[in-house]
Amino acid sequence: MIDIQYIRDNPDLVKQKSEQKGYKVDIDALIELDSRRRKLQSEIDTIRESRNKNTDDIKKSGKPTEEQIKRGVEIKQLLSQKEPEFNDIDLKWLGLYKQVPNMSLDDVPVGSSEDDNVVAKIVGEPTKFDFEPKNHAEIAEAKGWLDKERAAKVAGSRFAYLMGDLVMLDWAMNMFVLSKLTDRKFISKLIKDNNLDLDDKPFIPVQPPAVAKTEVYEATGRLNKEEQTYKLADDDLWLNASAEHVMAPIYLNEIINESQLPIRYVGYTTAFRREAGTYGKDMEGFLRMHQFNKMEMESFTNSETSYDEHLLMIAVQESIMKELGLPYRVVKKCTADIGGPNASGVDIDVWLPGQGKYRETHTADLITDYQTRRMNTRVRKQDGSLELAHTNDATALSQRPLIAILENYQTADGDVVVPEVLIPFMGGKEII
RNA sequence: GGAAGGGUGGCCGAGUGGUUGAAGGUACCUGUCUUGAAAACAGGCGUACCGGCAACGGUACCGAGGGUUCGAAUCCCUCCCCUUCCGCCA
Repeated sequence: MIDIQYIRDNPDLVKQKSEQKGYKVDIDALIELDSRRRKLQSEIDTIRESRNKNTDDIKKSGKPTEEQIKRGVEIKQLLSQKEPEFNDIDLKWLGLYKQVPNMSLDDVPVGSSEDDNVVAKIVGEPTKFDFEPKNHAEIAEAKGWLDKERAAKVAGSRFAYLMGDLVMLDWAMNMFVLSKLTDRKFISKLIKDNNLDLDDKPFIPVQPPAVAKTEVYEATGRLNKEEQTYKLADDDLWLNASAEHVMAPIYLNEIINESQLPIRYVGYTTAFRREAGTYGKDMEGFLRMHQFNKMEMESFTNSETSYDEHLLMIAVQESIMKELGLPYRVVKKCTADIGGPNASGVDIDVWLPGQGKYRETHTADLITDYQTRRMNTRVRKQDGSLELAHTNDATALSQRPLIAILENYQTADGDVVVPEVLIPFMGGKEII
């Protein structure tokens, strides 16, 4: 949620920014409800004040008089009228309030679909082959690394058995990325190279719960019941669609001392996505699955450093792509594409020779205080004051770079050359 | 799944119907002392909402929701969570 006071003070701007994101929220109705709600609240407060006065009088005299009891009963009746009225308005108010998306930063391109995203830079050249490159599905199936037919028998479409050296390679990549993120020197260098004003604390690896309760999941602003999130039918639990969704709420209802910031985690979970509305899209291989493993950076900062933290995460992503030797581009997502909780969103797209185009492998989300306002995660500043913590999340590694390696490192014989940085994590194997 | 105990301020912890928004400790902030720090001493210190330029005032909040009562942290009901033991189990 964004600050209600901000909505009161800037209704037109909030309308405009919401529309730019493709959100239809009735801001006028929200403001109308808001003022009715406040009026009722102060009425109720006044009635309660009189109740407390009455109680106070009784306290002083010791024994209540008939008169005082009568007044108490009257007050109670009055409250029993006003309170349900307030609760009703409050519920409607909150319903609308929750729909207001985060405000995009001014440097986020305004656009109405992902076609309006802006390519910020391109690094590396699309890989050239002196043979016709295959796509990752062809390579993996020929090697016996990918079996979707049997997975379909067991779990349905968009599931897969990944096997053999592909699994080894996946784990090697995870270990490679973890070894980077937990290395203070690596973080320190990125901060210096990018002129960021940040602490060089490394990321702490986390294996979080893969599920979250409804209330908690909703607070992340990421619960998408219709299209994305799986529900566990017998429990009040949802399967995470990203470790972000179970990492961001970690400090629910807590106050973090500013001296502990930044807190940087890299959470690893299996992510689950319904992918409703994508029927027939990306059906080949394992580009778009109901289930995949992902490492996600999640950090908690104060408000001053959250933007730099966003840039750090992008720098981490780029650095990993570079070391893996993958051609990629950096895309500034437009207002329509960054998502409700985001103030800014940047994608890394990798070049896939098998498709002859760039495909998204990483996202970096600057959330500011949108999630923490609802999660009530605050920071005790050095001067003793409180502010809402800021969060950033970003992909450290999904299974899509694996696809990129198969396609960019394939040989004419159908083998795959192991990228140099991964060889130590592959038991020395140079080709698979 | 069975049994027992418990959820109070940043943290620990008193408190079983009315001067308890909450003792005490600790942490934190300020001051005295000190070359500096520590220690000691003194003072300060919850959050949210509403009103006010402000000083300040009002209301709410003792896991959540409901109830009893003139009045609830305290009594009753429902739910959630945690701890311990037993059972089952990677």
